[in-house]
Amino acid sequence: MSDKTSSADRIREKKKLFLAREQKIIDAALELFLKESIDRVTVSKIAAVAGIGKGTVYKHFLTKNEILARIMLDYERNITKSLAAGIIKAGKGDPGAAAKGYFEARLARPELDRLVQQLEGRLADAADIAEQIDELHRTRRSNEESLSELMTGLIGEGVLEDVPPHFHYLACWALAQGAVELCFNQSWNYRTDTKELMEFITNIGVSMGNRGQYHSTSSKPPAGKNASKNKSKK
Amino acid sequence: MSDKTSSADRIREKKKLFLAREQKIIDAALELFLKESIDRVTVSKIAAVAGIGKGTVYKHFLTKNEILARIMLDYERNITKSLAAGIIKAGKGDPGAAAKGYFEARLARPELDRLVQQLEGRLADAADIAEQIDELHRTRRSNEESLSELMTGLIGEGVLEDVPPHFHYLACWALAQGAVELCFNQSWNYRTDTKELMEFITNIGVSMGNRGQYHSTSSKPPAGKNASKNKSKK
Amino acid sequence: MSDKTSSADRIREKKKLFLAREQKIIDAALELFLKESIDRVTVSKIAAVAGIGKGTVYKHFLTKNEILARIMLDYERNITKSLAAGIIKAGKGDPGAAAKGYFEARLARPELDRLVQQLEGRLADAADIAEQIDELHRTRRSNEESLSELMTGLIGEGVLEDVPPHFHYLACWALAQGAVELCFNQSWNYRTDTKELMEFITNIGVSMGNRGQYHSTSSKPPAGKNASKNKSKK
Amino acid sequence: MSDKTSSADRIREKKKLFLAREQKIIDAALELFLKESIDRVTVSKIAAVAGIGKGTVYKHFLTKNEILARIMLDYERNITKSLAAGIIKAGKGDPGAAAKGYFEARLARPELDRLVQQLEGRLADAADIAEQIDELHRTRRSNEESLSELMTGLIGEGVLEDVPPHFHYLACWALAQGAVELCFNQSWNYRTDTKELMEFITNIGVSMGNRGQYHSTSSKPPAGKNASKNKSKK
DNA sequence: TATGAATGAGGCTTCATTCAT
DNA sequence: AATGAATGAAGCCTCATTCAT
Repeated sequence: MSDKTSSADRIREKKKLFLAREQKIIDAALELFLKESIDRVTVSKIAAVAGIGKGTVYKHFLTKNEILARIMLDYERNITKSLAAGIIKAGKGDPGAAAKGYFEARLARPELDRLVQQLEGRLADAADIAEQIDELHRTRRSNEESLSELMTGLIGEGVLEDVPPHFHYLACWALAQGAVELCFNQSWNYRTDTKELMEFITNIGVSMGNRGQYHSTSSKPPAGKNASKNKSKK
Repeated sequence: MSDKTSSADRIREKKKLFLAREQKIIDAALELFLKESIDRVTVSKIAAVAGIGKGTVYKHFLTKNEILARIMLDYERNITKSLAAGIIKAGKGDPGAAAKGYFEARLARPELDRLVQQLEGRLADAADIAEQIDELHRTRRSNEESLSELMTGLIGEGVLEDVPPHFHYLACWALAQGAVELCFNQSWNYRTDTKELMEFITNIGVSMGNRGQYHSTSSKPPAGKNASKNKSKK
Repeated sequence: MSDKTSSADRIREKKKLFLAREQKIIDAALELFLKESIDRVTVSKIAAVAGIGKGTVYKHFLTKNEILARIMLDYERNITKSLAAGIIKAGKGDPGAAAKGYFEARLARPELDRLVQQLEGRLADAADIAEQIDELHRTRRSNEESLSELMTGLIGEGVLEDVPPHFHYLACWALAQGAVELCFNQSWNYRTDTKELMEFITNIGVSMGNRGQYHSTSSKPPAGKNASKNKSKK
Repeated sequence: MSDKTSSADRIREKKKLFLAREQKIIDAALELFLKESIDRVTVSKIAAVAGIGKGTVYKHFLTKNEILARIMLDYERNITKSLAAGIIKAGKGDPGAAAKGYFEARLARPELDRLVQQLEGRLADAADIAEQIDELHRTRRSNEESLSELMTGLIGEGVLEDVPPHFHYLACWALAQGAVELCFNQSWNYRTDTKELMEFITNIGVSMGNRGQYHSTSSKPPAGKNASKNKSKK
């Protein structure tokens, strides 16, 4: 019996090691992607950084593109999680929570977000990984229904403007997308107040499409915020 | 004398032809870039579409990257023009004109805008064309001063929130950036109401950062809107 | 004692299992070779089809080429057996029996024969398995003496033309070789009468080099045929 | 005018050089193929032997396989020519001329014939060059009609056995195929009388399928031979 | 001056073989 | 003894750039 157990243990151990190495590849790829231009990252370099042989990479990924696809999917799933949490929160009376959660997730590691943006642009029509790209889209679209519902509710409550519900979250997506790009664009990023700028933009994202609301700069608006807003209107 | 004249004419003629061919190269490159994946566009193809020899391309551009840089610069200069017109208009009492002009210019040919975005991402650290990239940044920054002034003015008038002036135009830039991406992202573009969506976003862009203003969907805001704006200004 | 017995039994058992597995590898390799292009058959695939680990394959064969060599040798030994039977028959008064047996053996599974032909072409100068290739040649040559004798006899009887005896069996070998290729060559195999064609060719093989004999199409020559043969011999 | 002429001349010159280089590649490939095992011939080596850069090869051939296909097609066209000549001759009263011409063409450079055989085996299902392979088959089949006609005629005259006409030329093809293999097979080619053997086989090829004819070793059968043949028919 | 053939560095991928468990 | 993850040599192919005509 101990034999059997140890054998099963060994197998489990091996699998764990295998997965660990997979993660090592991903990490190495990420490290390289974030350090240098995407198309200067080669499989050889990834393997070297991961500390393994080039051939080993292909035990984990069928093609180079699959590594990239994996990075994208991992990232998107993570975003989805944050968004889901935000949607739940929004359902509990904090209408901006969805957008806020979404923005914060995407701006948490903007360099990673941007990388994924760029990867998506390049891999849009890669024949291999067509399936993974599809999953990416499915992952995104799976959020749409709940977002639509949420937006519809907020429109009904008069919080949001009465436009097709997807206008709201797509505008939000767009702003997040651009905000990330803003962080790294050489034309602008000589500034040092990026953090505040991102908060400003997040707030725009949170309140964009709202009916007759004040915009606010503070990232954590006090409960009394709406009241004070209304007051300031007078 | 007639000889001299015709010689000068010939030279002028030649220059014209030379420039025309240069444009042909740019056009060919653009045509290809918009048709297929960026990294499947080769110098050979560009020359073929332009109807000239590959070697000739190198009489006009030192490297392939210079062609791309040129496309970017041409585009940015065009944007700058629209923005300048908007700024002037804004100075004449239409505070949203700058943002509006900017958005409309970038969304006029979103596919081209996106192409330039992608090129910029790829060429960010190309050793050759460092100079051109620098010029791109200079072109953009040259707008900053006037934008800053404009924003400062609008902040002073209470139209815009009192945050560092560049927050306003950078947020605007970001939204435009994302809006363009939105047009082409396979996750969302199965929809058919892109035009309306872009108008919605443009309006957000126009009014984002405004103090206590209503957002509006209509691209041509009704009189009532402006009235309310004016009120809040008081 | 029972211990010893069972131990010996166990060893014998193991050996049997070992040999069975070896055959499994061969079978798997054959299956794959006959299914797809030779150079798309990898050791991994062979192991997978054989239902064992890749490493195990190397407990049975030192190199991949050894597997192929084994296939060739097994096949050649089988041919040799049929030929030997034919030679014996020929010695008992049926002069065509040797050729007939040979052709029938090779055309029994032409796809296998062709595979071996192709393998031989590829492995002709493989450094490893030089020994096995040599054995293949030895196996073939071991038939030569008896064939030579047989042919010499038939020449003496006036059945065959008076040329060096090996001319006869080598011509036979050549025709068989080509007949097999004929079965699979895409230029010709759109036809449906392969079986009849092979019989025709077999008959040519059987009677080729005969002195003044009729050729016949029927695979089982009528009694009358032999009569006429005997007559012409006179 | 002289300008135009010289320009056209230069272009023609260039084309000639280009084609010459193409032939150089083919020759280099052939040289290598005949020297070492097929799959040890790499594009790099071919380029090196041809004295050009690796990239240049790809200006002439889209893929490595295209080089091989070209070798095959060139060869097959050559065979076809010889066969055509033989068929014409056969029409003029020399019934064996077609087979004879065919055999002689294929056995003229048996090493090349064998190479083509092997290439064909390997490239049978190469996705690229599917077109070329098809042409190969078409080239072969284009001979079939005239061969069929010829055979039908000879059958009518009672020269050949009354079997489907294609039996005759396919048997011939098979024998040639095998004869070539015979020349190089390490099991047999330790002999020194290859030339005589090939003549013997050629004669078999020429007379195979004949009705009641003597086979003969001499390539130019004496007049008396036919007389004896006729006798044996009785 | 325009051309396009030539170049070769460098990318991705495959697979026979090894070896630690 | 059986396994299969790891390895890296080696192959094919692309394409920006050069340069002789």
